[in-house]
Amino acid sequence: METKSAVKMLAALAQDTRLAVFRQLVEAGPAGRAAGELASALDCAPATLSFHLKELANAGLIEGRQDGRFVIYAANFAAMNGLLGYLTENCCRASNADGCGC
Amino acid sequence: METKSAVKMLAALAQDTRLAVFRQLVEAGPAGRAAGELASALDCAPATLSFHLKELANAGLIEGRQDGRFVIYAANFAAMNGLLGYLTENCCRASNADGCGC
DNA sequence: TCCATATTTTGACAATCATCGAAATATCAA
DNA sequence: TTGATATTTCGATGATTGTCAAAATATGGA
Repeated sequence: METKSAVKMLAALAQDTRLAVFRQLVEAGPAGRAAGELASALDCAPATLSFHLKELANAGLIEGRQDGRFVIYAANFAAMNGLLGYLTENCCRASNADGCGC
Repeated sequence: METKSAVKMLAALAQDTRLAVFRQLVEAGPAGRAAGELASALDCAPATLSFHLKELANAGLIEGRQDGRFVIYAANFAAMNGLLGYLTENCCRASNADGCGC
């Protein structure tokens, strides 16, 4: 993963509501959850949630699919693993030499 | 780690210059690097860099120590591991059931 | 002490972000 | 087709962020 993508993903996760959304979607697994469900679960105005979903989708961390009247969003686990890999690789390297165990 | 700290750390890393600073400090290891060195290495105005260092320190990701006229900053590897742990724990759980391997 | 070097703080500014009502768009059901 | 529900886009607004020159602070050396 390139640094540019990593920054984008970090920025997407660096916000209370968006991190909460992502956690909900991780919890939901591949089945995902509808935008409206997320909005009420997180007590967030639909327009606001839509903004955050767009941000997460734009970073590649989630994906939406139309399902009838609903739009179901699901976490992109591969992308998240990519981010964890980037952080472990680039932001944790020296620590191995010091036994931090990461 | 609490979500609040995680968001703070993510926000600290979600910026080009700050991520670059942190990577430099990971590279430097426990010995760390002086603020001025970082500023010239990253081609960043001292005042701007100071702002970013403060942000990273405030998130707990780095620590500064006075060394004569210099201030040496070093990465806080434990904090970074904490963040990785949080992300793995809270943002990657369901993926295990699907064999993503994280 | 006085000067030079290193860093931080202050203050100002443009740019980006988060929020949400209202309007627009999409889909289904009758 | 019409009406109801789900979601997104638009537009406006206040808040936060990133930048840096200038001034302030801190330390060491002469």
